[in-house]
Amino acid sequence: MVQKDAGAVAKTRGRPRAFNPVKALHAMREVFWHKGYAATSLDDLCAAAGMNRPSLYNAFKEKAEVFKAVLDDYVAEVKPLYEKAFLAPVRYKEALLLVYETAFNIYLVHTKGLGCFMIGAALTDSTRDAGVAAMILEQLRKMDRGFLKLAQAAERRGELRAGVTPEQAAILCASIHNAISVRMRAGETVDDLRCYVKQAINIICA
Amino acid sequence: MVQKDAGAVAKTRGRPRAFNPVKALHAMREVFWHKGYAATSLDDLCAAAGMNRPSLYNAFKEKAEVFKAVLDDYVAEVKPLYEKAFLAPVRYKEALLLVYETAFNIYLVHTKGLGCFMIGAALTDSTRDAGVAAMILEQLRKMDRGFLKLAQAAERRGELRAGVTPEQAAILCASIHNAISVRMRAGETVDDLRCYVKQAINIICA
DNA sequence: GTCTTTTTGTACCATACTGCATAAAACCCT
DNA sequence: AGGGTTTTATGCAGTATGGTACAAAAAGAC
Repeated sequence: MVQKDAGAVAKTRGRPRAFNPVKALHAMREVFWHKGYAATSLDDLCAAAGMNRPSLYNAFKEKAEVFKAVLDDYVAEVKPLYEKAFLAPVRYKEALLLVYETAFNIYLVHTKGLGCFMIGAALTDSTRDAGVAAMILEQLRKMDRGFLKLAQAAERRGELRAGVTPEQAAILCASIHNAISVRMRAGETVDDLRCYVKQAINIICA
Repeated sequence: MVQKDAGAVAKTRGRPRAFNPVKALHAMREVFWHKGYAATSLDDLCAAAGMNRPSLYNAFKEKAEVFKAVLDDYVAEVKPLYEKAFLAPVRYKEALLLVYETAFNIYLVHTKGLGCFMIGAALTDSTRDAGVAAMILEQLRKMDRGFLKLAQAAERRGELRAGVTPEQAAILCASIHNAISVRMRAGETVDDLRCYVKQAINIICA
């Protein structure tokens, strides 16, 4: 173990990789995001990642593995963004706006609204890959929990509409979050969706 | 114009079709629903419809046309079911439950929850087919209007929670409807979603 | 310098897919 | 019965796709 820069890659034995693993994952993510899992070919992925098929098979094993790696990468990137919004020291209403604005920012890929990566690219094909379905459900649940914690904190501060439980508020917030993905991918504009979100928020916190 | 049974097909000139157009559309719908647009091949469709490729090319023109025919057929079948629920002479709460129960029934295909056909099979690929995207948006809007009318009627009868406008209520209802599709396809059980729906409804009408 | 390890690039194979050509079949009309 | 019309069935050609074999290349280890 030679001492090196902390950030440096551990010295490997063979020929060094010609491609940048991080950039490759990002490039492949965009292809999947635009075309969906099934419509994306390995050639598409290779072209986007700037590597040839054997390298792709060496780094991953098969298409499904590539996709899971991309999905993991997406989750890892998006998670802290949502967490930041969820933990912002602002009132409930503003926090919710912040969460949805975070979603809008994530869902806009090169000025094109594609919705959540999982819902847009993987949901359809989740019927045939139990692993992917499980990943989607897990992330949905995580968002649900985030919205629930937010609502519970709001309740403690008396910011919830009278007679509304945190559980109910959280379910609505999560539903809106899902609906945004669907509608954005179907072509609804961000401006329209912003109005949509504001209306919805007003029903939760008066 | 020879007088015949009212329901009979108009007498055509050549060899009669061996396949039942209605059954074929339904069978192909299921394939699309399970596998999604992109992952469904023409052979899959032929096998399901019980016809061979030239017949399929004769009846439709290409895969996209088949899909649009299937989508039209789906909409035509589903529309009256939702309308019936929307126009049922019951209280707001029960009407909403009825609408969502209608959705559950539609979305359960052979005991497997696949969500809305459009969201499950077409949404992903709507990025590359403007026609499909337009059809999805149109149907979303129709559901939105249905929920809005329902909420307006509820307001007139004083069944809306105080301080909630019909527009706000309608947006939440539509979001829940979208969320159900997403979650069902991701693997959530109908029982869980029923709880989800009940909780959500309670926030709209106290 | 030589050996070992890992990646790269070219080429390849088997399969699946789209789309069509062609001939036989089934029906109506006269 | 014969001609006209439309559908069916078989089969084929060109291409795309998923996946792999193999030799050359680039690095570290000794």
